[in-house]
This record gives sequence, structure tokens and C-alpha cells, in this order.
Amino acid sequence: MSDVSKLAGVSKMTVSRVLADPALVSEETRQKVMKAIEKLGYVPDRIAGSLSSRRTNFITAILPTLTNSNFADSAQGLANALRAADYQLLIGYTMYDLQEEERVIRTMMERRPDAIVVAGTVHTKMASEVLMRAGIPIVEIWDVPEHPIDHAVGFSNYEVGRTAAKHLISLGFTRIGALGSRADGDVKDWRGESRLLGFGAALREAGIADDLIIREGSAPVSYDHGAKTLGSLLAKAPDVEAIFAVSDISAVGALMECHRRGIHVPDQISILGFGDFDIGRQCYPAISTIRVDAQMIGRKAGELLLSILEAEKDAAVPEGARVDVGFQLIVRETTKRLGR
Amino acid sequence: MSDVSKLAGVSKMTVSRVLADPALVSEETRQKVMKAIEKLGYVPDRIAGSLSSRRTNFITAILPTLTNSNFADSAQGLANALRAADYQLLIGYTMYDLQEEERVIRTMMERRPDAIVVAGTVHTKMASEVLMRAGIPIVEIWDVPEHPIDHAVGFSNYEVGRTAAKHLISLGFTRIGALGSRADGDVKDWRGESRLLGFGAALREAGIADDLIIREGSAPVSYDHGAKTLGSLLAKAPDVEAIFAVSDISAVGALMECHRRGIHVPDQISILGFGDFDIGRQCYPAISTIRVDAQMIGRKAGELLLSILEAEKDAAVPEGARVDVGFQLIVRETTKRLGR
DNA sequence: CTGAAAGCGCTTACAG
DNA sequence: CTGAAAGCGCTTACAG
Repeated sequence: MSDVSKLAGVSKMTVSRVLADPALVSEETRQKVMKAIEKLGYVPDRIAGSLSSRRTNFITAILPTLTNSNFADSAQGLANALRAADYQLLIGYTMYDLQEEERVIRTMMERRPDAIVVAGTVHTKMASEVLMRAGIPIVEIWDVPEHPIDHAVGFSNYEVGRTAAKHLISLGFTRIGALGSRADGDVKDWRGESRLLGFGAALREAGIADDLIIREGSAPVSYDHGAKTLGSLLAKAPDVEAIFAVSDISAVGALMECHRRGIHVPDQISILGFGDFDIGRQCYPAISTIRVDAQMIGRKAGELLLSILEAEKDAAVPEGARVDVGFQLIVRETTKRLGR
Repeated sequence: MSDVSKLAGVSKMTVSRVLADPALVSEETRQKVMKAIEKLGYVPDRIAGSLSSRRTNFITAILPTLTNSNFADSAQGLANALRAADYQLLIGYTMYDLQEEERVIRTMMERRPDAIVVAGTVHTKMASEVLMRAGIPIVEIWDVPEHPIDHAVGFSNYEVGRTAAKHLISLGFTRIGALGSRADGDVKDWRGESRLLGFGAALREAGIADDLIIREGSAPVSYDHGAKTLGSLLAKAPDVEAIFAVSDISAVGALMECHRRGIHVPDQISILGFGDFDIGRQCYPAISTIRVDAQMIGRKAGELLLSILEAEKDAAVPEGARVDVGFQLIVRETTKRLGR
């Protein structure tokens, strides 16, 4: 920058202003500076800028994994919302491991992000404390807890589970199962578990046994997970009539396994998934599912942060916002009324 | 940090050493410093550290999109390889748009990454220049050009196309088509196009017409893309016997469309995909494909960078490395010899 | 509209 | 094994 200022015959301050807010500089001076920048191929150093201004324009996003199209969509939505305002995402993976999440959060704090977006509302005690003391906006996404650490953008996974159960019950079934992953140990999918919990509760409310909820394998689930847990479920209850899978991925895996075993879907077994993944829509038969707008979650989180970070002085800034984007039951071809 | 040094009764330099290389500090002093750090909840500021040391430990990764499991796998592989050495990925999306890629590269340079990993070997002239002048290691991934900007880790997409054609030819087919996306304009998938080019070349070498190569829609392809382009292909050539899709995603979409139209795969049409996506494996019938180890590409790129960035003084550092990870034809159920 | 001074929180490079 | 000084490349906060 001092090379530029020398070549342009102005102070560094003026160069800085040309870059940050050109309107503050006279047309003539600006031209000189721009020419010098061009000539020298000068690229401003935002590391230095960040240190000086105490703003990095980094926003940390902590997700279980990026190889899940729902989270990838949220990341994409977040990145798109923030891009125009010149923020850079710092993405961290946890692989559904709370210890790893804590480690990632600690490491990220050293990069001094302006805000943090974190998937999930269950954290280690230490991680929660670090987040609470961070002194920057925090947005928890993919669920809406009663008391977020700061802000939350998501939906109720518990209610998703209840809605799933009610749909299957409304079709006349009484032997109803579910496919999920294990909820013990450090590596677990709390959101999926919430859905199973809501599912079981609604079953019991209707006087239906909740003993066919299978929890096997570690998150993240896969097509293979769906195929295998379907096998376990059938071994336990050959007469099962309807199944809710915590993810369309598992639902598709279960559907393919039914194909292989010669079980007709939905005539013999109804299957309901979650997530409205592309593949569920394209499957044959197309998977009934519960849809969440993952990209919108990312976008709303981004917009919320922008409204806080870019707020004018004295402007009203949202406090402890809880945004529920809801969800939607989509009945396609894999769920059908009993006996029809 | 100066708070810590005061509380511990040592200089800032000693605190810095405890954090960077504890072995340089006496056991006793180290304990005092650690205690002070703990008590104050001190979190080092790596922005300041980066400015001072002229190393950010950022590595930029520029990908077309993260909502493609192949690129997500590469990102994951890269992140895993770099994580132990304490590097943070700075991920940028281009959505297959070369102008956007140039913009992203320019913006990223301001963050002073220690290295850049970029998917693809086709860039705008300006983007190539910026990369060449960056003065840091550059790794192009997902192809292995004759003359990389710096390093390259990937495979020959052109040869993938040739292998695909040869497989279908070896099964006895002569009416052979392909499904890809448009290759004009700024938004395009050069890797997919390379595969189509190799495919067409191998067809012609065998004396087979290459007029059934469909290029429709913009990258990234989708299940829907496969379904629609299959429709276009059938409209043009109802007698088509075998199809190569530039991605398993398109292949699955085409397969589902065949289901819907009552076309039997592989008895009436053989389908070969690319990428060995999970879903292709789980599909019924399972998709024949060409497999690339996407995660390995990321990992090898990461290891290459580590060997350069973490090299001891005077250690031999690879120059202009070209790593070809190859690919593998996997014949499953959607390709079958003519007339059997 | 423009500039001189100070400082952001570290590490480098010496010195002892 | 430890420390004092200088400096990384910007922006803040004044001053004119």
C-alpha cells in the first residue's frame, strides 16, 4: 500500500479511503490512486485490515458434514446471503461428534470471526460456554430450542416426528416402525433423535406400541444404513406395515432393499422419509417425505446476521431471534392407506 | 496476550513461545504461563499472528459447488489431510461460472492464503495470471493437464470418455448416445465436456456415428437433467441402444425415466454413468459407472501441499507435480451385452 | 478533501 | 532459557 501511495503521490490514508469509501476522495485523486493500484497489481491485505479494524468479515459455519445435501444447501444459502456483503465463510466439520465440535469451535475462535452459525442446539458444556462468552452473534440452525444461546433459525424436529407418526396413523396402520441411528456416545445426530422422540410420543398418544423404533449405526446415515436397518426391523417384526426413516437417504435405501426382497412398496409396506432429497423425488415409486427448506435456513440465518452486523448506529437490532421456518408433509407414492 | 504475560510475570515473547513451541521454555515458566492463560480464558489472535509471521495457515479451495457429493468428498479429503497441520480451508463456490471463479480468486487473494486448490484447469486469462503471480503453491484438481499452472492432482476426463465408449462398443452396440450439459457461455462444466469429447473420439475411431451426444441444460446436472435429456435423445433416436451419462446423477435420472416409460434397463437400453455416487450403487438395477476416488484427490492435494509448506529448509520440494489418480470402470447391472 | 501519528496483537531477529 | 525492540500492513481517530 505504501508503494501505491508513493506512486500516486498521496498518503496511505488516501489509498485506504479509495478502497474503503471512494466517495470520500476527490475524483482526480481517486483516478491517480486507481492507476497506481492497477500498475502495481496491488492486492490489499485484509489480514492487516482485520487486525486494525477489529473486524474480519469472517463468519464461521459449523456443520456435521458437508457431504449431506441438506447441510450443503444450508451452507450454500448462507454463503449466498453473505457474499454480497463481502463476508467469507469459515466452514468446519464435526462429523456429528460433540467433542470434535468443541475442538472446532475453539480453533475457530482464534480466527476472530464476526459471527458464528452452528448446526444443532446440543453442545458440550464447554462449547456452550465458549459460544456464550464469544461476544459475537451466534445463530443455532436446524432446530428452534426454547432457549437458544443467542439466536436460532430452524424448525422443530420433535414436531416433524409427531407429524410423521400422525400421517402413518391416519392411513390406518398400527404396526409402525422407524429407522434411525444410535443416540449414545459422542457421535450422534441429535436432530434425528428428536424426530424419533416426537415420533414415539405421537405413537403412544394414539395407543400404538413404540417398540419398533430401530436405532442402529452411527450418523451420518447412508443408503446402506436404510437397507440394513430395514433388515433388522423385518427380523423383529415381519408384519410391520409402515416405516418412518429419519432421512430420505435411509428411506431410499430401505426402498431399494424392499425391491431386492420382493416386498412391494406401498402395497405391503409404506415408507415415509425426511428431508425431501432430490433422489427421493426421482425414485420409483417416489418417496413420501417431510420437506424442510434447507437453503432458506441458511439464507435466513445470513440475513439475520447481516441485519445485526451491518446495523447503523442506534438502529434496532434483533435480540434472541427465534425463526421457525416450519416444514411440510409431502405425500407421494410410498405411503398409502391400509388395504387399498 | 500482554494480560497473560503480566499475570504470569514474564514477557510476551515467553507467552508466545509457550504457545508456539513449549519445548523452548522451562517447565516452571511454562506452568505459570499455562495457568495464567487458563485463568484469563485467553484465546490467541491468529489474525495478528498471521500478519506478523506472514503465514495465515489458510488454504483456499475453489470448487464449482459443494452440493455435489464428489466435490464435497474432495473438500472433505482435503480438510482432513490439512487439519492435523492446523490449516483452515477457505472454500469458495463458482457455480461452474468462469467469471465468478475469477472474482472468487481475486477476493481470496486478499485473505493471503498459503496455497490455493482449484477444481479444473480451464480459467479466464486474468484468473490464470493471478494464480501464476500469486507466489504460493497452486494445485489444480480433477484433471491432469499437460502444463498445469503449478501442480495438478486428478485424472484424464478425456480418457474416461474413451473408456466409456470402448465399454459400450465392446458390448456390441452401434447406436450409442451420451447425456451432458451445454458447453457454451460462461457457465459450463469443462470436465464433463472433456469426457464427452473423449467419448465422441472413441466412437469415431470405431466407425460409429457420434451424432447422439446430447448437450442440454446448464451445469450442474441433476436427476431431472438425466430424465429430460433422455427424453430428447429418445425423440431423436428411438432406436438408441446404449447411453453414457456425464454423471451418475444424470444416469440415475435417465434410469428412473426409463422406469416411468416402461423401458427395460438393461434389456432395451444400457446405461453407463460416471462418479460412482452412492445412489447409483443402491439403485435397482445398480448403475454401471466409472469410479474416481474423489476423496483421494483431496487428500493427495493436501499431502502435496503439506510436503511443500511444511518442508524443512534445504529439503527437496516437489516442483510441478502431476499426480494421476486414475479411474476404474465398474460394470454393474445397467450395461449388458447386446442380444443377451 | 487530505494527512501524520498511534496502535491493532502478534512474531521475527537479535542479544544476553 | 528469556526479553526488549522493531515491524507486519492496515484503520482509527484526530486535526486541519
